[in-house]
Amino acid sequence: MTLQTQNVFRALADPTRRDIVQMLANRDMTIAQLTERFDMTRAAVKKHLTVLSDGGLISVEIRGRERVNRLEPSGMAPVLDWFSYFDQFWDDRLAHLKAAIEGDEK
Amino acid sequence: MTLQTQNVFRALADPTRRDIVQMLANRDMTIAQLTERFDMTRAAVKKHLTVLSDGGLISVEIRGRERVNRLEPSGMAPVLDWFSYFDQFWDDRLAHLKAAIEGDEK
DNA sequence: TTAATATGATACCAAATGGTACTACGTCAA
DNA sequence: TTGACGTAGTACCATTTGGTATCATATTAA
Repeated sequence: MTLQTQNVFRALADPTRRDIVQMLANRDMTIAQLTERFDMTRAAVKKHLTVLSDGGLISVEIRGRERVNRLEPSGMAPVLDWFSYFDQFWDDRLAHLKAAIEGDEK
Repeated sequence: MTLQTQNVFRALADPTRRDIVQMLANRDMTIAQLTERFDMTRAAVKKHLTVLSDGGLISVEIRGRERVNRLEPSGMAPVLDWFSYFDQFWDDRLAHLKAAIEGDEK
């Protein structure tokens, strides 16, 4: 397992961070704008953004004194890759079910 | 966000638990069998199994004095549902996984 | 220049987390 | 019946985590 995979799973484990990800899916936002939406201090939001950045889920564009946070959906790839491990498992289960049904028809 | 969604994300946030999930994808296993594969005590593995159970990712079949842990792939549905929010950002990889897992539900 | 704005960074705290050790209890086999 | 086996449960510990408060720095506007 790569460190990056762990960082992404960890980043998505917190409900506040998942909310941030969904908000950034709609539009880029600064820390101050994000903080308006939550009942916590800007420092707390900043910490969450750091974890999301470590997970490669967001990037930051410096615009004057503002830092615009942008979603990087490609950062979610490690999670989807991990889930793809179960493709064969699910296919096998479905194949067994199919075989059982067909065997029952005879 | 549902409590169940949080429980699944939390369950998958730990690398040991993700390893357990992958092992159980290959075959059902008891706690003792799982513990052989890790460098930690049975009590620690048991705690991880409790978290996985809370997330609906495994079920337990009592067989005599043994407890056989079985993967419940349908428990991953909340995660795939959450990811489907980002359809606009990526291709149909997710749709494929989601169709497979939902087909596995009873 | 000066003051307000937007953010970064650090120290600190309570609670959650991942782990161990130890004990207890039901089940199987001799 | 007795003892080994497989597991559950609890107390306890160190570290991580999510949060606040506070101060520092850079940029914009008057």
